[in-house]
Amino acid sequence: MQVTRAGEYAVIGLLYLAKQPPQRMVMIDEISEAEDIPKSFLAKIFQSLAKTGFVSSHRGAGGGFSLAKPAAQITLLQILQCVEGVFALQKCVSEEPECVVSNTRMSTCTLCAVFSEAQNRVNEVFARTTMADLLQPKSHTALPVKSTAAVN
Amino acid sequence: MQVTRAGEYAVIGLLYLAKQPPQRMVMIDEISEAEDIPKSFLAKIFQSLAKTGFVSSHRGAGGGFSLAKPAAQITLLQILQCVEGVFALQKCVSEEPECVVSNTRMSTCTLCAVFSEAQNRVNEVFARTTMADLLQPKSHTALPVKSTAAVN
DNA sequence: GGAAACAGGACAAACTTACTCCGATTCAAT
DNA sequence: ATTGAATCGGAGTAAGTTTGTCCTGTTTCC
Repeated sequence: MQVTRAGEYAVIGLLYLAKQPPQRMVMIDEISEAEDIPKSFLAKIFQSLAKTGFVSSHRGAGGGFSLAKPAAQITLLQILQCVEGVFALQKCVSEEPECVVSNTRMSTCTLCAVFSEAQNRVNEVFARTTMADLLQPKSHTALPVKSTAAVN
Repeated sequence: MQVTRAGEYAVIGLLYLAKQPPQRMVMIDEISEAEDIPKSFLAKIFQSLAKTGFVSSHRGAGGGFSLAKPAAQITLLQILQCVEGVFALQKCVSEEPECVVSNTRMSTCTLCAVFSEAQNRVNEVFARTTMADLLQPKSHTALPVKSTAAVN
């Protein structure tokens, strides 16, 4: 899969929570309006986030959501995996039983190795980026790894 | 976007051509049967490949396709960009005018930087992998990180 | 009890993927 | 010049995914 709206909204929503005073309850309505995200869709996304334990939810009057763990302990990769499912560049990388390339075309499976490596690179970037990192306005997460020049 | 069937088929089709004696004309039908790829779909994909100049096509009896440049000069990135379009992990990375994250939500655009970095990592892997590399049965492209293979 | 808020499932529109189909075009052989 | 082989290229389509909406709960606070 790729990064879809759902994943993007999840990150934005969590960042909004992270910016609040600790333990403050925030309603879906508030996030939805502040960040201009469709309310019902965001609600659905937050259900997943709550189930996985990134946020805690409270019903009833005065209820809402709050971060369930420190922003520095939530990575981009975790969020995307939670919201989007297995998150693979290509089916081959994730689905074992019915991979077209590897099963019916063993000869070309060097291709799978390349996809797999590319996938690892992406995961690496997303795994080392936390919500806390994203809150820093100007910092670049690009520094910690000696970045080879951008290819384009 | 992600790597779709079309991109996969394009690579497999080009690899098939690369394995033939130089300058031999190969019909879509042959590739389609040998690699078990739907004929009409493959034909469409090869139209793109021909237009971009990876293969040369010849109509009429005795026609078909052949590689238009050495396998070592065709990278995975070029093929995927040719067949799948701009190939971005996320819309934000490719579409300037209507990026939701960056335009309407400037505050969270650190997120764009992360997507962009992840995108660069993927491109890096795909740009240094050529058709010639994929023809090697057991070699791993994972090792020679520093040696940037002939980019163009 | 009643209002406020999330929970969760059904549903739908829009978009993308993964194709197929068919007529047009081109070329070689007869 | 005709025929048959082969690509060209645009239209169409079925299935799946994304991006939502809606409605009926259920929980909680006052």
